[in-house]
Parts: sequence; C-alpha cells; structure tokens
Amino acid sequence: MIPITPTAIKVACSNCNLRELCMPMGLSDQDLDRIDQLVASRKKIKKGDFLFHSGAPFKSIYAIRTGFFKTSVTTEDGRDQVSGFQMAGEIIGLDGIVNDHHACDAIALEDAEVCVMPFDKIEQLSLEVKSLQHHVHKMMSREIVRENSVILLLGSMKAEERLAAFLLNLVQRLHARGFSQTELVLRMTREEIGSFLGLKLETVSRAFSKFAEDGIIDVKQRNLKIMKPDALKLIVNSQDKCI
Amino acid sequence: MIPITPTAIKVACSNCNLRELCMPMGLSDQDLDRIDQLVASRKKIKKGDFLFHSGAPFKSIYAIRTGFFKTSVTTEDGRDQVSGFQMAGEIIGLDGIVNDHHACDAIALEDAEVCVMPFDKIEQLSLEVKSLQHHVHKMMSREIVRENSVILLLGSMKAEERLAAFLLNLVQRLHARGFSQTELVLRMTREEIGSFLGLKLETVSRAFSKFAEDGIIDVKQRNLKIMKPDALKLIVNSQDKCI
DNA sequence: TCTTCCCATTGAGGTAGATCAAAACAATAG
DNA sequence: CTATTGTTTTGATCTACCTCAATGGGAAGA
Repeated sequence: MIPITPTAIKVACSNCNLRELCMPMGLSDQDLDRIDQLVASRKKIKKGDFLFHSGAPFKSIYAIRTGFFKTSVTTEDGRDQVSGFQMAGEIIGLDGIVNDHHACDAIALEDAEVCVMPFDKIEQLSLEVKSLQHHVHKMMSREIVRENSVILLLGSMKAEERLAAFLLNLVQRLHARGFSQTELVLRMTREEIGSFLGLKLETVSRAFSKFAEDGIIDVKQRNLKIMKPDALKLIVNSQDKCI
Repeated sequence: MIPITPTAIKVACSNCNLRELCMPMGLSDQDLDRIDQLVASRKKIKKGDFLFHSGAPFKSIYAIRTGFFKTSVTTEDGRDQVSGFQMAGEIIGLDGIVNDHHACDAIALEDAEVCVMPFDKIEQLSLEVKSLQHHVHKMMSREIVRENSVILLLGSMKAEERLAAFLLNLVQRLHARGFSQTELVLRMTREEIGSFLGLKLETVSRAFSKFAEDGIIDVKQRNLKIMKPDALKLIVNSQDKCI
C-alpha cells in the first residue's frame, strides 16, 4: 500500500504508468525516490491554451501525462508553422535550454496535464544519477533525430507521401502507448496537419479523399481507420517507382 | 611557454583558438586541463570523404577544427537530403546518442580536421564539471533550435526566400568566425544547396541569377558577394507584402 | 595547347500544389 | 429547434517550381 500523503498524491514518477516512456529504466528504489522529486508540480492545461509562449523565460521542461499538444515556430514577419505534435509520455521544452527562453509555442489540442520538471533540478540530479544524465542526453538526441526526419519529409516528399508518413508515424506512436494500430482520432485540424506537412489544408483534404477512394483508409471527420497499412508504407517509399 | 610534450602537441583545447566556440567559458585552469583530455585525438578528413556513415556505431562526437562538412539523411527507399552544413567550431554527431548509431552521413566538402571526443568520456566528466554538463545541454538544444528554423524554412518559404535566408545564415556564421560580412566562398554545389533547401539545382541557379540581376548579390561560380544585405533580409521577411 | 569532366546557366514546356470560391457538414449556443 | 460559427470537402483556375534539354565555363590532366 502506498501511503496517501500530500506528496504522494501530488506527484510520483515511480508510480506513473508512463514511467518507461519519460524516465530512465532500471533505477534503484533510492534513485527512483530522488527522481520523484524532479517533478515540482503538475499543471492542467485547457484545450487551446498555451503551455508556454515563444520567447518566455525557460525554467522547466514538461512531460505530458495526458492530452495532446502542438508546438509551433514563428518567423519575424509573423508566419508560423507547426513543428510537431506531442502526446502522453513525450517531453516538450528542450529548445529553451540554449538561450534561456522558449523558441516555440506549445498549445494544448485537448485538455491536458503535464509534469513540470525544473531544468536546474534535472541538471543538479544528473550530476549524481548517471542514468538520468544519459537519459536526458537521449531525450535531446531523440528530438534531433525526429526533426531530421521532418526535414527529410519536408524537403523530399510530395503531398501524398507526406500525409502517409504522417499517419504511419501517428499510429505507430499511439500503438506504443497501447492504442489501436489501425484506428485513431485526429486531435488537430486539416489546417494544422497542413502546416506541419508544409501543405495547404485543401491539399491535405484532397489527399485524405484520395486515400479513402483507393480504400487505403476510412475517414469520417477526425475519425480515421487505416484499412491497408502496407499501401501507406508503399506510398511513403514509392518515389515514382510504381504509378 | 607551453611545454612541447607529445600530449600537448596531440591536443589542447585550452590552447585552441576555437575554444569559445565549442567549449564552455570561464573554467578554472584545473577544469581546463581535464577538458583537454576529452579530445582523444584529431582526425584529418579529405574532401569528399565520410567522417561517419549513417548506421555506423556511435562512439564520439566531433568538433570541427578546420574545413567544411555537410550532413545528409536518407529515406528507406534511397532518397537523401542535406540536413545541414557545418563549419569550424561546430559539433557533429549528436544525433547518434539515442540509438547508439549515427542517424546521418557526415561528408567533408573540403579537406578538414576534427577533434574526436568520445561521448562516454564527455558523460563521465560532465558528472564532475557542472559547466561542461550545461554546455553539452546547450549544444544539443542549439541543434534542436537550428533544426526548428530549417523546418520553418522548408515548410513555409518559397524558393527565393529560402535562398536568401540560407545566404544570410551562412555569412552570419562566417562573420562570427572573423570572416567577411559580405564576401564568401560557397563550399557546396548548387545541387547540395538545392537539396538542403528542398529545391532543384536549376531553381537555385535561377534564384542566384535573379538576385544578381537585381544587384543584390554578385556571383561568379562559387564566389559570392552580398551587395545589399538589407534587400536579402527584406526578401526573407516579405511574404508577398512587397512585389 | 587541347581534351575531358563536372558544374552552372538558361530556355521551353509540364505539373503538383496553391489559390479562390462555394457548398456541405458538424458542433455549439441561443 | 434554429442560428451561428468553425471545419471540411470539392471544383475550377493559376502559378511556382520541376523536368527535360541544350549550351557554356572552369579546372585538371595529357
């Protein structure tokens, strides 16, 4: 039995079912206790609200407990673009470390809850818990690799390839969290998908319709069912080989 | 006088004129000595050769001493794209940390020399030198922010805007290294620029010609002179405001 | 000097995706 | 239940960039 103390209610990574997603594995009980202290608090974010704004002072990174976020970057002249979608167990805010202020906006696409992890605490504890240190490095490297693949997508794929890659990536991540491999609910609008993929919303809509027409997917508004995952994979890896 | 011992000849961050670019500032002499030991060796890379291949086991990150590199990522079906250009004082290889193997190719665009820094050594020393730990975090965060801006470029800018942004970014980095603010030598082909910018080489060439025609730049092969930096900045921040 | 190779430029025409516009649909409030 | 608002779909046209093709130029070697 876990004693119900205020602290235990407030926060407990050791008890969180997302632990293996956002925390290092194979820790001693002692280290686990210390890592529990990393999470200063939890914070609820309503749909549409900002977790942080671009330019705001950087203090903490955030682990998503529930809900769904988008991050977006902005040019000087006001154009903005979605740079990623984040779900439970993923970390937001790492871009703030270099310049001590956030470099993007983070907005909740549905009611959400995050664990607030002050970064100075993370650095402090990293000095003592080596596996935490390595975990932090891995998180950041993972983000670099993710962005690499977005760059590849934006720079070398055409519309339908981009959408197929996007959908496959989404279900794959959802599946890793215990959800269906074939069915999902899109938490974002066509416009947000388009922004992320470097396309206009009409193009995204047309691509959806085309996939549906070909029997590859089943779309009804935000509800999506993937009928032929292999066909999607083929589209991503086509490059004008098959017609 | 610095004693000329084999170790001193081999490596000395404390003595390197790029120190402020790739190492933390304000270290004690004692810490500096220890950081010198981070660099296991130096390595010369001939123009056209790989520093590392995608998929190769990850052991070290590399600080560029001299020369110029490109990194490129590859899809399953063989398409590849330049994901960045790196110059003296910049770090390559951080993408290898997550999965213990490199996630991109790194190729020298001219004869180059790098400092080989074994990552396990870096992690070891980071446990003891707090400023090094923070420096590592900053390096990785900087790479995340850089990629964010590439994503923004690829997703929301048109050809001439992309090229203008690219040129401004190049001179700015060169200027920070003591080179001219207006003149530079392009170390890469039009095709490589195009690959990085998500454009075809012909489009890049046409954009160069257009800029030259407008008196904004002066191009002769790889030699480039920026006549009107402000005009370039205006192009980047235009978004169909001015014709 | 001439040859070869690679790289860059320029032109003409085609196409994927943008843009503009309208209608269908769902969600929420009144 | 109706009105309103935001989202999505679909159609028609336009255009930025791609593709294909030819020419030109610079560098390295014979």
